[in-house]
Amino acid sequence: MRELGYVYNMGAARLRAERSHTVGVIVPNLTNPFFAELLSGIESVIDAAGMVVILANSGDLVERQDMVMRRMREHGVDGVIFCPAAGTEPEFLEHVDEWNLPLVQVLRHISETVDYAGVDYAAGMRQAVDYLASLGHRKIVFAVHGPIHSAYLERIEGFRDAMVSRGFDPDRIIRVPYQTARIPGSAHLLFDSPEKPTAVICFNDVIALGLSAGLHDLGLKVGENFSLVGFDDVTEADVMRPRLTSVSTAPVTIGENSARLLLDRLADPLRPPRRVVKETQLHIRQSCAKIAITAL
Amino acid sequence: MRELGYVYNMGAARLRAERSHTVGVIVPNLTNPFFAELLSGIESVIDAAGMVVILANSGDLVERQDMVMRRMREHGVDGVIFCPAAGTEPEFLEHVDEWNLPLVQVLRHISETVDYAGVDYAAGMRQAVDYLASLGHRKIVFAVHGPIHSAYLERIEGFRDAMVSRGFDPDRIIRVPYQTARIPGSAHLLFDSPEKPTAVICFNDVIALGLSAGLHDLGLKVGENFSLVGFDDVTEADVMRPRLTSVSTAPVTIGENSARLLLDRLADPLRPPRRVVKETQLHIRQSCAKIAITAL
DNA sequence: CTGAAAGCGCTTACAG
DNA sequence: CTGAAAGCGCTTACAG
Repeated sequence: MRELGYVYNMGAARLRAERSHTVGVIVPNLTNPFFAELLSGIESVIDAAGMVVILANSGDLVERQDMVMRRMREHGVDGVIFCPAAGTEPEFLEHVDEWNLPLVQVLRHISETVDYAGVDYAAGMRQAVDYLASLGHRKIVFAVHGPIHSAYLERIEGFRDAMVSRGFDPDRIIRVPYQTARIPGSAHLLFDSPEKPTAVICFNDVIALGLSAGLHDLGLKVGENFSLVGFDDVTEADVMRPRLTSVSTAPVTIGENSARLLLDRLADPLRPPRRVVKETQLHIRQSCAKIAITAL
Repeated sequence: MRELGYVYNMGAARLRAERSHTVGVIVPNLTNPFFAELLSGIESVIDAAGMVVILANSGDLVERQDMVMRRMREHGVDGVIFCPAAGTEPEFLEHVDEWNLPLVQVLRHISETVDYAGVDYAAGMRQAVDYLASLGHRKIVFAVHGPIHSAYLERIEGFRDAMVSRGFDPDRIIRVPYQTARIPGSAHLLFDSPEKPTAVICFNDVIALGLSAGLHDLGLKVGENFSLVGFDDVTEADVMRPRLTSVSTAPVTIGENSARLLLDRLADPLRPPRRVVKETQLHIRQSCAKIAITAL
């Protein structure tokens, strides 16, 4: 019978059984390879569970996120994995609660009482600062960009804490352009203050790639007379020269974690909320150099 | 009423009206940033049409593709945009035809009689060869990798045609590893033949990034004593040093094209099949050098 | 334990 | 032109 061209009608099944075997995934960005990897992890786990992912892009805009969320509900998704758009109010989650829609937050969080899969960004920053300190650096700047959300604030906080606890100046934070192509041209911002830094930690590897190029253009030699640490440890880190030392955040794994969290939630809607926060790992390659004692 | 928490039940509507407002998208890979951009273009057009995308990853495996296709049908998608997994038989499309499932091919094609949105890969290769020839190069190798499909063969064919028509040796084709991290270590393959090449054209920018690093490791200076052309023109091309000269393939636009093709097909199932083949564009940056006449 | 009937929430064709 | 009824393809609770 199945051989004769019969296809199960999931829509009819859904109507009756109130389950659609469908999971909504909302990301703020699809162009960034980081989210592509995240999505890859989510898709593989959801697929293995016999379900299907409905994808949407919020563009990091709360209004679009509202629209997209409504559409997901119209399609009767069993649950949603979402990376909250910057500026999402905590009240948003109360609505979701009223709707009785299982939800997990991924990468960013706006509530402690809703499942969350993410990364220990603060600890990751500490690893970067500690490593540079071990090489003798103390004038370290943090280069950031983009919208402000929990993952942003955790990184800032981690950087500041680590700097303060070592007695270094925690206020050396610069904002570089969000547009990738304009990052190299902003490298001069590193040297705008009177006390010249010897190292930079980057908010992500996109910035690291850009500043690495920008520093090269300024005649500096990364890994020799200037040090640079990336964040995310993307595939390219191993393929650039000098090889990029970077703090890995394993987006595929985070995606998998978030999908498993949702699956568990669907199996037991009453279980207490959980937070799965992955530890980062520092991948030391070639972009940092020791500072001679005399240079201090 | 809608204010009072009512949500339209798309599943019930679908059951009755035989339309799900749902489009299936099947890609062979999600980790590759190229497909992420493609997806971004598809999602934006489908979303603007009030529909939703159901995403699946075939892993470039025909068996998985079959499974995924069945699941899409179970979910009653109105149509499918798919990048055929390497090795997909043309008969596959006959099945789809029996199922009465509107379909468009993207990036790769296995049939002339089914809508297709892609890139003129052969012409892109010709642009690369012509440009290098204009700089005096004649010993040019083509570095490829990955599974074999229409987009692969068109690039090979374009390279060979362009080389032959100029009287250059068209057989200088090397296969480098598919795994990004192993590409730099394979740069020596460029010099395994007795007649040393002066330039390399890469199948995609992933290879270009890798070989650029590998050539650097071998002590060569890209853009000075060796020339390199990429393919795809990813964002990183502008952010590496030397800046990468690359043939752009605009994945977001191709995604948009494929989505529009499907929308048109849904509006008129009987319209004749169309092929939307985008022209490439050579972005000249810094990775190629002139060859002195004496060097010939 | 098996099988026929009711009903999920829409849309559409049909009667009034 | 309006409104009540039938029916899409399943699942589930219920009768036999």
